[in-house]
Amino acid sequence: MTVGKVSERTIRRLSHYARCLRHTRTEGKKIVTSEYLAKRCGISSAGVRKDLAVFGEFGKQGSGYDVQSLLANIERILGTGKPSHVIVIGAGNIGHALLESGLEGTGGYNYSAIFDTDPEKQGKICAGTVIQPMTELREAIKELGDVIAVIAVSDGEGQECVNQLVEAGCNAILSFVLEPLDIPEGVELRYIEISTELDILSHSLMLPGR
Amino acid sequence: MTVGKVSERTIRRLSHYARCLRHTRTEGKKIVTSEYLAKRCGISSAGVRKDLAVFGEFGKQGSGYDVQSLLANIERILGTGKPSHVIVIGAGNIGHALLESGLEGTGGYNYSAIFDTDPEKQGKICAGTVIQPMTELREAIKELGDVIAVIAVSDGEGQECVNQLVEAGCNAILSFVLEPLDIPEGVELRYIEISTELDILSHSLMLPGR
DNA sequence: GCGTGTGAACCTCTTCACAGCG
DNA sequence: CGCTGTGAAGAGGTTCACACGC
Repeated sequence: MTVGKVSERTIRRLSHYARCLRHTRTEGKKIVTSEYLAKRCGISSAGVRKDLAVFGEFGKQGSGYDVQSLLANIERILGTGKPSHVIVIGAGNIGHALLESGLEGTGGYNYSAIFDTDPEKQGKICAGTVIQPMTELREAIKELGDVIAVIAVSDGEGQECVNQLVEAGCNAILSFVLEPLDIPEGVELRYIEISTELDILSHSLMLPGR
Repeated sequence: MTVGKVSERTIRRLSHYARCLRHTRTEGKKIVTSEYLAKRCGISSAGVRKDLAVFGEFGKQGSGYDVQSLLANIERILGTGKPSHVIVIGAGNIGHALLESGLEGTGGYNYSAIFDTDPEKQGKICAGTVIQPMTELREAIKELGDVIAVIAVSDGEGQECVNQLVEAGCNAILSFVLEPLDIPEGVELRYIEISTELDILSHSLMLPGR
């Protein structure tokens, strides 16, 4: 076990293991092997063991990993398990769909609030939640504690939106906006890039032999 | 220049360069350097040059890359530029939001059709497009040619949905469904995993010094 | 015997540094 | 002189193979 800096890839796979373990738990299975997790997550068993070994020794030699306790450990590492707040900025199509879809079975996330710059929308209800003006951001974050913000605003509004979030004390952002966004040190920003995923798929259709 | 098998990471970055170049073009800029693309895409200039060198020599030494011709080359490599058809399976929240959002400025993609298993929804209009029954899949794909399918169906319906897509001749799928999906050789499948992105952000909030 | 945890080999990707061309 | 294209060095991640504990 060597807790230095951990790669994003390892963390991403931990998320997959967690998802798999939650599903396995519902099947009543109590113990799993690294081989089992590997098959279901599409990697090698050695990879699974290496990922887990970074954080500790969670397995029992000869048998495998206890589903419940391994899941608890992974959730502790990811900071999930306990309910966590996700807020949405932008009550357009995507924002609305996210709130409607919810975050069931994800490790305790919940959409806790939604904001929009458009005064027309403010005060209206979106999926059972009142759409708040951006001026309420700071207060909401103070109340909720650590939050992850998902931004789903129009192209061109991304940077201003990020600025307000950072200003209000948010330091984890997931963006559906594709503009390159500037963030200060210490703030984490990730993108959901549907068009890039399409490009990768498109390229695969170009390959020889089709 | 060495066209062997190209890594997904390189293709993903080509997608970023293309997006950046489209934006640059609208600013009237005709020539860019690897350093310029690097800054805007958050990598090193050597990385940019290496990525491009895989496919040819697109630059002019001493000046840089011609925006229009580099973009054309990248779009040719990705198979974008010419209009391409994207179909959506599942007219729920996400499917609806995707169609409403459209795919403007992405390299020529268009949502060309939407399907749903629910007879209640079939025949209704979603963002200006008639919701079709799954039985129309084969015919639609035959008509459209190569398509990329985005699946946004309920949990538990993913595999059946994929089966029908593959059966109908689709071999590029982007899934919002998180179940592990089985696909035959030759079919490309990718996932959009919002909850995993949240997990990665959540983990970053756990790191020391916050 | 079985499956974990782990050093070592292997492979891939990134960064460096510079020759060479415009 | 400036910037590309590229071999060489370096860093990082994955696979292999096996000792060890249950």
